[in-house]
Amino acid sequence: MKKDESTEQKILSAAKKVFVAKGMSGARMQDIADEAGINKALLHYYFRNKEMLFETIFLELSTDFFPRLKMIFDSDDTLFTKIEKFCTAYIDNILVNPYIPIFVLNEIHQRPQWFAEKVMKAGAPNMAKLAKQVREEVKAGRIRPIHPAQLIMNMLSMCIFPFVARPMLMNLMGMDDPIFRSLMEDRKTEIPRFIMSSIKL
Amino acid sequence: MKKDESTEQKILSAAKKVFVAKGMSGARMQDIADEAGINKALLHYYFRNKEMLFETIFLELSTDFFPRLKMIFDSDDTLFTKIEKFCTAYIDNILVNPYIPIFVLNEIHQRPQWFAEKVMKAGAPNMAKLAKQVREEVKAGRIRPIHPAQLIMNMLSMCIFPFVARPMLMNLMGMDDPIFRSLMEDRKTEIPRFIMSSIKL
DNA sequence: ACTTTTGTTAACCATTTGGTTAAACTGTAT
DNA sequence: ATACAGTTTAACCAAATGGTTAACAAAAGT
Repeated sequence: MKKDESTEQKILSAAKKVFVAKGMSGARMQDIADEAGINKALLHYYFRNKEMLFETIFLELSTDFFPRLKMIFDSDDTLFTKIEKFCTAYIDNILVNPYIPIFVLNEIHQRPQWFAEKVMKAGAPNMAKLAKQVREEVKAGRIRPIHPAQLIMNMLSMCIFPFVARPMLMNLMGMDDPIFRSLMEDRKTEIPRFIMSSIKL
Repeated sequence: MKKDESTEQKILSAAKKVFVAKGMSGARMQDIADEAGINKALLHYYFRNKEMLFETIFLELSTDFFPRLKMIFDSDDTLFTKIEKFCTAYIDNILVNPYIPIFVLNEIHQRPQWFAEKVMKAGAPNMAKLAKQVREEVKAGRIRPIHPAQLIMNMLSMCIFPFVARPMLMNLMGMDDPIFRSLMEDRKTEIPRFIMSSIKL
């Protein structure tokens, strides 16, 4: 509970923390109230119910993230530059809030329809331009033939997955927190290198 | 509800289905009973409580999966063969039950301690041999320098992540189910090619 | 045949949980 | 001072939920 924020802000911070940690179905309104240091009824005063509080948080996370993607992918940079920028920006971002991806992906999995309608249609980035860029590089013979979707999935996978699977990977390969963090720092440059090394002719 | 199975089997199938779909905290004992076509009290007759039923399912999923990994990674195959075998085997497997990864990863995230103690210590595969193999290939100059952990994470990421992020990816890149499936089929060979193309000298 | 064990159910119980209500408090304009 | 709107709380409520009980049915011993 942070003292100097407005009540609404305290609620939002608390809700974000609890939802991200326990997921929609695991989060308790009482937990959120406690975390915010307020009465439970006050939650319902600011946000009608759990669903609306959840949507607010989820939308905030999405509208925070998507524009950044958009900016990178819709720019006039070269393919390589975009890959570099995305990996650095994304990993840097996630390192500050490492549990957001698993939370978001799990909730999307829980309500794919709702996500498609309420979140996606709002401000989803358009991958078409990036895909086109890949096709052109292939056609120009500057990179080896690859389906744009495969390349994009590879990049997203390598950037995001380690955070989603963090506890499993740490156990599997015997890492502790500092090692994990250091490996993730390295990945900001390692992934672009890995990708370019794979597709460059 | 399948008619010819034993009651215990009916419960296990139903529980697996419901847990995988809704997660531990989202699953309801009543849902599982309904899905199994039995009375709710019978669940508690066979499995003392929700926690034990959950652990049974989770352990079953793990002990089903880990030995397969182990077999591949501990074999005497070359690094390249192992990569090929893993990607094919894993994707083939997951295509049959595509929602298991997000379920498993989310539950691990929810209870990392429990996972480390109860699941990992049982029959987790050992990545050391594979890592050593990578280091040797690097030293022998047959592949370009790369940290074994990074290479392994890249492979796991590219194989698993698309299933974890399936609804998001489908929305983001405008795919439908057949397209997604076909892309995943392609990945069985595309990922090994991508990796080898990246590290081969 | 009958007794004992195993399997199954309907009804019930205690707790948790999301949500409501009515009263009290706080600041501000009159 | 007082009225008033917005804010906050304690107490409460109804539904959902995990779990139990006691009675009943079906097998399995004897």
